[in-house]
Amino acid sequence: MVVHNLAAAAVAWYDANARDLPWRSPDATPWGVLVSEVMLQQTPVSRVLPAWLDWMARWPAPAHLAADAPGEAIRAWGRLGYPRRALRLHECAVAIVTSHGGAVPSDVDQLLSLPGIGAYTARAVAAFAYRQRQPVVDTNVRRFVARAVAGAPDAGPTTTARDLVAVAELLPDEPELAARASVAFMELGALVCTARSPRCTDCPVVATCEFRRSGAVAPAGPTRRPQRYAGTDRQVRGLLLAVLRESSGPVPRARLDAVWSDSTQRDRALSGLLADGLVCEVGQSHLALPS
DNA sequence: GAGACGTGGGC
DNA sequence: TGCCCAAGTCT
Repeated sequence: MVVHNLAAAAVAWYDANARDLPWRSPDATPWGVLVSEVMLQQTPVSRVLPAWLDWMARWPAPAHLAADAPGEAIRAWGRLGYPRRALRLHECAVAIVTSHGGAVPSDVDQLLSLPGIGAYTARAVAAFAYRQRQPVVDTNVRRFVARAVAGAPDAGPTTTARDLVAVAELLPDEPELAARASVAFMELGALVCTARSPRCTDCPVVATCEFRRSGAVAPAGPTRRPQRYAGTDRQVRGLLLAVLRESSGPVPRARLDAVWSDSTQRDRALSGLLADGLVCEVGQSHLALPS
């Protein structure tokens, strides 16, 4: 069956071409895998690498992070982006300690109940840390499967239940081999079957690729609406949080006022940060990261 | 289900 | 130079 060959070819290619990333090491713990997966949500490997090494050296197990202040997690997050992930990782550590005896759960449903862990990350942890047979569906896998199997130029905009079923059908029965196939599909999507300029000449499944067979060669157009940033609340939130991150203690409001002149937008951004728990009020006149 | 949510690098 | 993007999650 073509399906079987796809996984086998991907695994063989992976064994010869995969990047050597520390969270893929046999020494990596489930906690290390979980941290890497959260950091990698919408953030490139090159920027995650140093942050992950620092994070794991400081908080090698969930209990270490849970015992520290959430603000420290936000500070250590640095400029990875989407700092709510740092807060959720801290909440995750607390939940793991209080509800799971300090060990990252291996059950997908239990993983799904943790803050910041969704359909992708839960299955990624189950597959990569616990070597389970689970459909691990991220944007790379959806794109690879859309092209190689469905013959489409690109995947749809969001993950659906159908994607999970489709990917599950591609996985070998044996769990360890299935886990290897899962990471191989991701790596193939990240390095070869890329969004804009797929390197089909380097692809191990080019011979059976439906997109190729259909004669389509041109890379697909953008699948996402362009995301503006300059001038948005997101930029203002980022500027405000950067000030707090780089300060060791509470900061006077006046210093935050200086980063953005439009007070209406600045107040809205700050209110959002407070509502999200990323920032806390200290007295009437100071702000700080949560303690 | 559309939209919010950061950031820096590549073309 | 800007625009597009990179292993998603939550509301």
